[in-house]
Amino acid sequence: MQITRAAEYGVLGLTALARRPLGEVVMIDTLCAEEDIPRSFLGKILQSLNRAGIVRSARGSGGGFCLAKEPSEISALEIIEAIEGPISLQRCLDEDLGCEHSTGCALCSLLAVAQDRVKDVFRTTSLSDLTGRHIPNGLVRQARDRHRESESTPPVEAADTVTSTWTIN
Amino acid sequence: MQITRAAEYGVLGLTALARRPLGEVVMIDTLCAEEDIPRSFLGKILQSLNRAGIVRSARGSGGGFCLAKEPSEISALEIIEAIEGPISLQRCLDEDLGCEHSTGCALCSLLAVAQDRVKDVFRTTSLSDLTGRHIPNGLVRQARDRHRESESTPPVEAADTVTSTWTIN
DNA sequence: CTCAAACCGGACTGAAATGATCCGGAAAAG
DNA sequence: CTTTTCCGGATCATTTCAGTCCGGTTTGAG
Ligand code: FES
Ligand code: FES
Repeated sequence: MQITRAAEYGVLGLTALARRPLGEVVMIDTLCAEEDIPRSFLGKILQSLNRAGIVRSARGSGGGFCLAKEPSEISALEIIEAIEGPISLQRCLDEDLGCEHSTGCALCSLLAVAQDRVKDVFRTTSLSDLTGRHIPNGLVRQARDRHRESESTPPVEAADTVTSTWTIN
Repeated sequence: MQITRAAEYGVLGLTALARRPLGEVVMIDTLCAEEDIPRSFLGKILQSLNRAGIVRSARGSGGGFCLAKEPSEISALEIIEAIEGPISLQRCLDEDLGCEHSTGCALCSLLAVAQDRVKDVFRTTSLSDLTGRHIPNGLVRQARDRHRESESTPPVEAADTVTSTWTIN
């Protein structure tokens, strides 16, 4: 009943991309450093997102990844399903072969409803909804390190001034 | 992102109990036959449900299980959480230690909303809601077998129609 | 043209969760 | 005292998860 780490990392990695101007190409290493994600794992995940048309990749020197569309055009559902495959709360809801338990199964009906609710939440949340309020620890640490390194440089805007609360209508 | 088989079997087993008058004691074997569930697995699951106060067990000959409350008083959420533990769509929502990613994490907020929706659906569905339209394959097969048998042999007093007359206090 | 930078993608691995079984033990009925 | 039935801990096989590795391919710079 849990989202996988791959999906978690995927969403987080994309917020890092979405924090930049659309089209800016960023290397995996940069994204990993910002979001504290194992590098080779994020590589794999970005491959899936590339195949799904959510990011675009560029090889060779100067290469990396950028978003393929506006963050507001990318739903959390797209992202998660690109990584984990279709969301399904139960094997019987997987759209291929029915279950052995019963023809008009009450359990399946219940789980189908729950599954729809989840997908609704994910579908109606875009990447841009996720980007604003999220300040990854990786970035915070980088800012701190920069500050400690040269006392002359003023610190970046404090992370804890962000106070927005979550609402989904 | 899936419910476990244990939870699935648990709900199904309880619908089998709920199909009977409250307080009727049924053996594991009977439930397994009706719902097509591996016997020793259902045994384990019923232990959890017993500890959670959803069913009551009776040992010794004539023993078995019965519901501890009215089916309308048992929510799907209760059942599932008794078996799987608290529902959580992500480790950061597990109510103990926060996550390493970020203090005001957007992903967690999103998943918290989705999780609430799921729990709402489960909470507002009772066992009696599930019982009505569910006709397990096990029962269907038993009916078919009885019918086929009675074509060749005179009808015998069906053993499984005998209802015990006592209840667990 | 050559080389280094960067992603591609399949094979692989260790660890954990899942699905299920087994068996000795305890309680209740007869 | 014996049978029946559940208890509960140990055990086990399989699958999934989380993550790594490495040779291959593409690209750009010099
Ligand atoms: S049909 Fe498979 S559990 Fe409902
Ligand atoms: S704090 Fe853990 S993913 Fe949000």
